[in-house]
Amino acid sequence: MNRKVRVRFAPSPTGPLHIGGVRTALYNYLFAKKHDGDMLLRIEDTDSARFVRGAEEYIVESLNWLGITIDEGIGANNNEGKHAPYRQSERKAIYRKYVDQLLEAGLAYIAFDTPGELDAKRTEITNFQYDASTRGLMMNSLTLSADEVKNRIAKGEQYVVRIKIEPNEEIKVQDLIRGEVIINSSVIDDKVLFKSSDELPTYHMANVVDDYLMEISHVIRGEEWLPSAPLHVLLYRYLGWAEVMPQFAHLPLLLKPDGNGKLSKRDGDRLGFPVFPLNWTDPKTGETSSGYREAGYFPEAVVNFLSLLGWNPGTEQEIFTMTELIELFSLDRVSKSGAKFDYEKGKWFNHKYLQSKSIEEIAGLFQKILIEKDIKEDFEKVQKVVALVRERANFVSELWLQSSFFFDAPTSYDEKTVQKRWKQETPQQLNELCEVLSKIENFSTENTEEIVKQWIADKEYNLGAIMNAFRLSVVGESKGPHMFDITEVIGKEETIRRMKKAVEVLG
RNA sequence: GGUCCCUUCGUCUAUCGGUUAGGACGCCAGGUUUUCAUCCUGGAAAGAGGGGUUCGACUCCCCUAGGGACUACCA
Repeated sequence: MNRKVRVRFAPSPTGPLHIGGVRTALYNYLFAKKHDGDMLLRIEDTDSARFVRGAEEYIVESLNWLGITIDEGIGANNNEGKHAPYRQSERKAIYRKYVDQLLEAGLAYIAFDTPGELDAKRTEITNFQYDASTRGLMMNSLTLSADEVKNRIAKGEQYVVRIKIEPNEEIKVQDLIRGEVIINSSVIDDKVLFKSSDELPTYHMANVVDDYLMEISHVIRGEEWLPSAPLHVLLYRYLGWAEVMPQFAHLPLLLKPDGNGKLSKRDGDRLGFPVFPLNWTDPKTGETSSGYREAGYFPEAVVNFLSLLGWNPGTEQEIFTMTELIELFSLDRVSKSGAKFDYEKGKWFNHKYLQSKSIEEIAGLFQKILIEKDIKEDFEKVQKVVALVRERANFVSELWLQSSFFFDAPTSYDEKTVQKRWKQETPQQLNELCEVLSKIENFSTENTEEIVKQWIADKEYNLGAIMNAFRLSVVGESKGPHMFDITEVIGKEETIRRMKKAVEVLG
């Protein structure tokens, strides 16, 4: 069967999109584009209690920032599509029909047991599971008379619909990444498919119905879904859709960098790096969690980094554009084991992208930071500075640390450097150097360097001694690019001014 | 506890029975440099353990161990 490739990213709007979710979205996107297919975004908001305001907008904005474009559904250009609506809460009526279909076929049943009663059962019986072995003991349409069931519903009693799973059957799930996974149906419980309290299905039901109706060809999702995949297979079968069941691919999990376990929302703050694409402020607590965008990452770097966490093309190439990723991506090169999140490597990716972009682009970004610091310099100078210091930075935001002395004269001098480089004869030598510099007409890097070096040679001064003191007087410490590149940028007047100041302060 | 998934340097990974087990991040050393950084070169660093199968296993099978996920009227 040659089906059009259609995949979906189906997050639940319960908070900010987590970086693991971003990777799932990315892999879905790469797979879809690789096969000229469609990428849908569906919002799974069937849990009214956990709904978080603004989460949906956050998801759309995140994907947008990363360049993961949506062809159909929420966040798509027309925000519509032939399978609308794409918010599950708006699809209530649709699910009811299929729930009834299962009920009529005897493949599901109505259960009245309250959460409290179920809890009691769970403490009473160890390893209690609502299934073929226990459903006869519970309050449901299998144990109650038809009249009684009708009566209870008529009285407004709350109920759920549960799938009726036949025990002792080997359920096979074909997974594109893991191969065949077999689970005995006896270990699956009679999962709740629908709750009368809000007239909404649970994830399992809504997911299967929507994937069917939206003609999804491949379900690419996190490994946490693997245990419930057999249930979904059964659901496709019960609904009569086994023939068009999508193919499954369960992605390895993103793990904590230290210790063990799945990377979680809290790890970000604990370890000091973002686990979210964008900053997020919790609407209830007002707490803000940092995002990659605000931390100064380029979206291309995040995409590149994430793409390699659980997948690789089999070559030694590490830097990829989105187009290259689409070209190379394939599910059978996705690894099976979880990947620990290595923040250091993430920084390296950003460093690479910082070096590969145009000076103009970086300077534009840096100038915004300068303006925030109330430093107004012409673009020409900002570009020169960026060209000189960007290779030492991982982020645009680090540029300031590497270049502040281009804009502000030192107000203090690094003590260790002073001890090491400021000698008895230094003031005199710097004064002489000021004289030399003041006579230079063309203050370019090359010309200044040539003249100064000649002067040092003529006077038989020690090159290192002069240069280090020179640097200390102009920069304030022992760091920075080539000395004459600095002087060219800040200019003759400023250079001399700083030297005189240093002689005055350090004596 | 039960079910399922996973297991190559510290980390991400290559290897699809025969390799000096390769690359990258990080780390260390050396070099470049008037400084710091960058950069360049080099180095240390891995097949969880035990059984099989095979002329030959990192690679295939089994067991053990370890890790992870799931086990809600959450997704």
